[in-house]
Amino acid sequence: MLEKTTKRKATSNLHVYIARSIGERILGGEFLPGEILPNEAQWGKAFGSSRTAVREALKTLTAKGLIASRPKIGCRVQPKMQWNLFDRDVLDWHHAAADRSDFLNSIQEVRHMIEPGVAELAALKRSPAQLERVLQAWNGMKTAKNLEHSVAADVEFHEALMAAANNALIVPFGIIIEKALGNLFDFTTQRNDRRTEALKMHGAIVKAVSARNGPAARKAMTVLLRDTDRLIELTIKPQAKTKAKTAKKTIQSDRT
Amino acid sequence: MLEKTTKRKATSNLHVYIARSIGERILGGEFLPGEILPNEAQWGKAFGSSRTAVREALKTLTAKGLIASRPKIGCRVQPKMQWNLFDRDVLDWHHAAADRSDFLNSIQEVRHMIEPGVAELAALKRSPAQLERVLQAWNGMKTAKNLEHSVAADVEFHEALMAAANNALIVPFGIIIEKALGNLFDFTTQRNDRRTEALKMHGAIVKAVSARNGPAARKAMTVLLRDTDRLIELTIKPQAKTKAKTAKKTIQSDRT
DNA sequence: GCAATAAGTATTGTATGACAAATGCAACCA
DNA sequence: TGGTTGCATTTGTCATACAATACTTATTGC
Repeated sequence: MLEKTTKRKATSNLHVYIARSIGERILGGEFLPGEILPNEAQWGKAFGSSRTAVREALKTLTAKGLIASRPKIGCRVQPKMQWNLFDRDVLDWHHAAADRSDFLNSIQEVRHMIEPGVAELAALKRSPAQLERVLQAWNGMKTAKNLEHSVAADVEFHEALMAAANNALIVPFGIIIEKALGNLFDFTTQRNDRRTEALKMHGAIVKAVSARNGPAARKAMTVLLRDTDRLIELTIKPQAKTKAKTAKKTIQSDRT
Repeated sequence: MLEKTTKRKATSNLHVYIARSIGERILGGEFLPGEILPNEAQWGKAFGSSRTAVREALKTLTAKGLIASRPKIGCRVQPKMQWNLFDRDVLDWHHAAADRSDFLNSIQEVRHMIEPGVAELAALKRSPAQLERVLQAWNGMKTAKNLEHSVAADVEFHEALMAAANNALIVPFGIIIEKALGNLFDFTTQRNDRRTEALKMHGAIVKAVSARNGPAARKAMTVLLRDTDRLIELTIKPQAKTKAKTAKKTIQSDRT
């Protein structure tokens, strides 16, 4: 009676499960853009489910830009350009399929573009409450008892900063941060000396945002990102070399 | 027989129509985050449709992060943080509802973060074919016969540049560019002297990308963006002042 | 023989009705 | 009073039927 929240996760709903199954296969490259999927009846047979459940799953995939359907034709995989890569599910499915080292690289490139600007905006436009949230996240990093807590607080720090930038279009990047730090979490075993270093760099950002010093915030964030780059260089690349027998293809380019 | 592609747009499918209707009402603030929507049967009656169609529409909204559903409870509007603002449909619905001047402002902030970096990456990592696409888009801008063609070519230019950056996570920003230029298109009547100016600035980007000169590309893009800022300042703000009796609220902040 | 047109057919789109599963709420019992 | 049990409501799933669409093929007129 007390593991109410523990197990749940694997299945939830049938149509969610079906959507994930098909989604992962599309992201994994089993069905290429332009190709036509099996029809609804066939999927139903494959999953031992009704057409209804399959259709709801396919509607989910359609909403995320992975497929498009037309009567008599069937469901065709959309060009990658249409895929909603800022969707949590799509990123998860991608994560299950793609070369993670390349992906992490793409993420860092985007972070370098976005986050210094975010820090600057946050410094200039933050409200007191928003600053408070950033501060609390920083405290969370300081008092974290294990790696998991530490990563969670780190994610919260960056998301709080994004919220403080007061720009609705920035918010979706939180997902990217989550994925980036989650990936790092998988690869690396964080050492203690690195943690105090990271803490200091985050502190510099807090200070600049608190002082409403835009340029300083931007600079501090850049320093932090460069450090993350170094960390990736050190811990990921060697591993990637040894175990990179997986698919060499990446998603990039999309000139479908 | 020859207006095959013209009309289509208004209705398409029933569940698409329903999704759009409900989506616009959510984005318009009629149903706030945390609130519970009418149940499926009620929607069905409201639209004169079956529960099936309603459910598929709701699955679409769920996939875009607007709502979440649970048995016995119903469909509850998600916190704005969850909304998929990089989704074409969501942006359209938002566009139909929100204060466009503020929105354009958010877009420009993000463009300032992303596009200089994109230009630099494109200069460094472009393939010959990708450069060719950028070039063709530029030619399209030069030879455009009317404002519509000109805007289309402009959008294509920026999207080609993003593709040339060879980073999958950049692609979704094409949507943002489309919205930005579409908005400008609605507001301003482009004059000829401005067009030659814009053409020159785009030309500078082409030149830098062609020469694989990253810093120059970054700089040229920054110049272009600053010019767009000025254009917005001049043409939007005055209009906004006169007609801004619409809702003053914006999406920002999301501390739901 | 060839082209335009019509019929056929496979697939998605929509409707209906039924039952299962989850879960908040209230009534009920100890 | 406090825990438990049952009830009611809403989403989740199923089965079946028919409509709409658009590709394929056959047919018909020239």
